Amino acid sequence: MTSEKLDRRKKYTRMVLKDSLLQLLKQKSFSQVTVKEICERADINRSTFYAHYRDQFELLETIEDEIVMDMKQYMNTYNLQEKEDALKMTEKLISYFAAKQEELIILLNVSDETSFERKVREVAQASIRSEWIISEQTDQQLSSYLTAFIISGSVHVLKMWLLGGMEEPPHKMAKLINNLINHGIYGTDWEMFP
Amino acid sequence: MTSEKLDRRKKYTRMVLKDSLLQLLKQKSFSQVTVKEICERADINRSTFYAHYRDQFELLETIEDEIVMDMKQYMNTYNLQEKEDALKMTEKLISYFAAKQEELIILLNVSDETSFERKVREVAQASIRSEWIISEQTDQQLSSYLTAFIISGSVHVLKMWLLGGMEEPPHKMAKLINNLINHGIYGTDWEMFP
DNA sequence: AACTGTTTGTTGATAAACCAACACTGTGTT
DNA sequence: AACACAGTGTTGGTTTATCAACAAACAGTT
Repeated sequence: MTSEKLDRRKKYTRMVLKDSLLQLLKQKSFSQVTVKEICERADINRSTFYAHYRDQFELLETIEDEIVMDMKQYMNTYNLQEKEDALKMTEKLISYFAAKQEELIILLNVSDETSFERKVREVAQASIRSEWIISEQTDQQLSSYLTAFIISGSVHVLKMWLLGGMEEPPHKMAKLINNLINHGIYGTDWEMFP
Repeated sequence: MTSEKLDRRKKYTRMVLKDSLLQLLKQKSFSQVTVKEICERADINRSTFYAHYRDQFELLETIEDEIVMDMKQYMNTYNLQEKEDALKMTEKLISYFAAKQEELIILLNVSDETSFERKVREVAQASIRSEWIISEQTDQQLSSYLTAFIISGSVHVLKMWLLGGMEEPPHKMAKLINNLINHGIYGTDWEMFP
């Protein structure tokens, strides 16, 4: 049996365990899901579960890894076959996500945001909404994406900075974030950040 | 393991083989369906098929038997639990059929009607339609059922008579069929048929 | 602390499915 | 008639899943 050809039974077992976990995650958070439940829903013996996975964390990780590997392979294949610019590539990738919507929604909802992080995000969002004057002609949904982009980007950059020990001084970080917000990558004068 | 508790793998194998056969029967006649195809669609090894069934005929027969057994059990259970008259029982049975519509349509379509039989039916149907004056108030669909009932009944009775060696003389058969059409079972004077 | 119920993780014997291979049959083509 | 191809039915060794059972851990209740 070649390494590419997985035994049908294994293939089936893994598929139904994965699907069952995803279905359960629609109804409850990951921390509430038990191995017993997954197996009942999959109609698979518990000892079989343990033959494949150490625990439900490993099953989840496997599912996530599949997505990541799909993405990698997808991007690699795409790069090699067609010489398109970055915009088209982004479109294709988004289409791929769209195709995987049901699964991704579930997976992206698993890792719970810290309640503090959510608060930060909410405060920032309220502040932006109250202070920015948005053109009446700007599409509502688009402005929602815009603010989400800015806030998520900022929060994440701040998180990295905090977790990295705050090596850069605050004013430097402020400059960086502000420029990215206003001008994006190409509009930022990187000479400002030697 | 009690006789009631079927091994999960067996249960699964039989289910997917059954489903696969039914799906294939949606697309082609039974005579065109191969064991190889059923197994490919079910993603089950061919030797496994043969471990369960002698051939595709036995698989089909098994599916039909399940329906029949369901019907029997259904009717038995119903009879024991509630003392309703025949009309309500018929209603319940029809509801059961309705619930099994997808499967029954496929199964009832399997045994191909002979082309001759179809011709007979079509000729009779045309004749009835052209000669009978149906009240304008009669529901269209109901009159279709009526003619189908009469024709199917007649054709089947004739078939039995022919296959049985035509023991009864033609005029006797004509009388029987005619009376059944016009008066049904209770309206027929059975003294006419000693 | 003791108790109860549920879930976990593991075990070994058994059952079922898989896999590749083989010889044979039937069909269509040359 | 010979050939090629697809499908059939079978085989034996291997792999995987099942099953019931067990001891331990965990969570909630008293």
